[in-house]
Amino acid sequence: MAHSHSHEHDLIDIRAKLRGKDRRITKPREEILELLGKEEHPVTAKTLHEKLSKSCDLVTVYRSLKMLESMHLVKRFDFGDNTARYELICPDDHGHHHHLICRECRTVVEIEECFDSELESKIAKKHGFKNV
Amino acid sequence: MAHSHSHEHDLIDIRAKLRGKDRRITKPREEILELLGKEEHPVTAKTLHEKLSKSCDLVTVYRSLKMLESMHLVKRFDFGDNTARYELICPDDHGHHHHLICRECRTVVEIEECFDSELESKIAKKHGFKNV
DNA sequence: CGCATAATGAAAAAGACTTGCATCTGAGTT
DNA sequence: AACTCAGATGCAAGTCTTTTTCATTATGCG
Repeated sequence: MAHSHSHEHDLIDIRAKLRGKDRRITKPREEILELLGKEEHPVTAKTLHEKLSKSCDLVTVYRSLKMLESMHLVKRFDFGDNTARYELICPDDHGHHHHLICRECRTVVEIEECFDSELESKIAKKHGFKNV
Repeated sequence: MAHSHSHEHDLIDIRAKLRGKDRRITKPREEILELLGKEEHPVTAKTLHEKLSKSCDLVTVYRSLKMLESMHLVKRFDFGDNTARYELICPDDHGHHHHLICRECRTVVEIEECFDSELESKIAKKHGFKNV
């Protein structure tokens, strides 16, 4: 199955990336990555911890997410409710995508359309940012 | 002076809007609006409170900002540091604009360019959102 | 296997924001 | 100008998310 194959491949990539930066592959981290891979939308540390059926401390979830974010393996979102949400970065989505969040109920809709990347580069260059 | 004139005009509008919804114009609110009007970038409640030279309680700043947001007089931003930032909504900016935030130092750059509003409408329509 | 160092858990702390409640005040009414 | 009352405020305490400290455990290289 193409999907599970690419998924495996992703995990191998992730392991390599972690090892390259002196980061260890621990059970909590594996489970977090696996769970994130199944999520449709960005999830909070708390939700993740609950789904992990408490196999590790909530603090570890926070620490792992932060670390994974710094490794650019995970992306952090703020939806306006004072709670960070995280999403796995897939190498095969074209770098990024956008969300629409309902102001009332915080429902999330993922957008396949992409803002003009030319505009993004232009803005980045103009202000001295690297376009990541 | 054109600038101060439009500023005055804004304040009159704001007063009318508040009165219309049974909201009172109090000293803390006046000061908050005045300060917000001078800010270049979105500011936190805490920063605002410090600049207010403690003329009111921090709680009042939180409550005021929340209220002003619900009245669409102020816009809330999340820059990824678990702290809400607020900006005065000016009737003369064309509805909205965007920010670039440095991931390291949280420096903010305001963008004059605007994402294609046609794309925005398209997305909104497709997902059943009203394009506000 | 052994060791250096990264990761974890538990508890406590830090920080942003909210809530309860008594008191005060804006602003419409008389 | 005084009256009235709903809305606003201050203070204290509470909630919730995230971070820090530190002692303990465990990964992964040699």
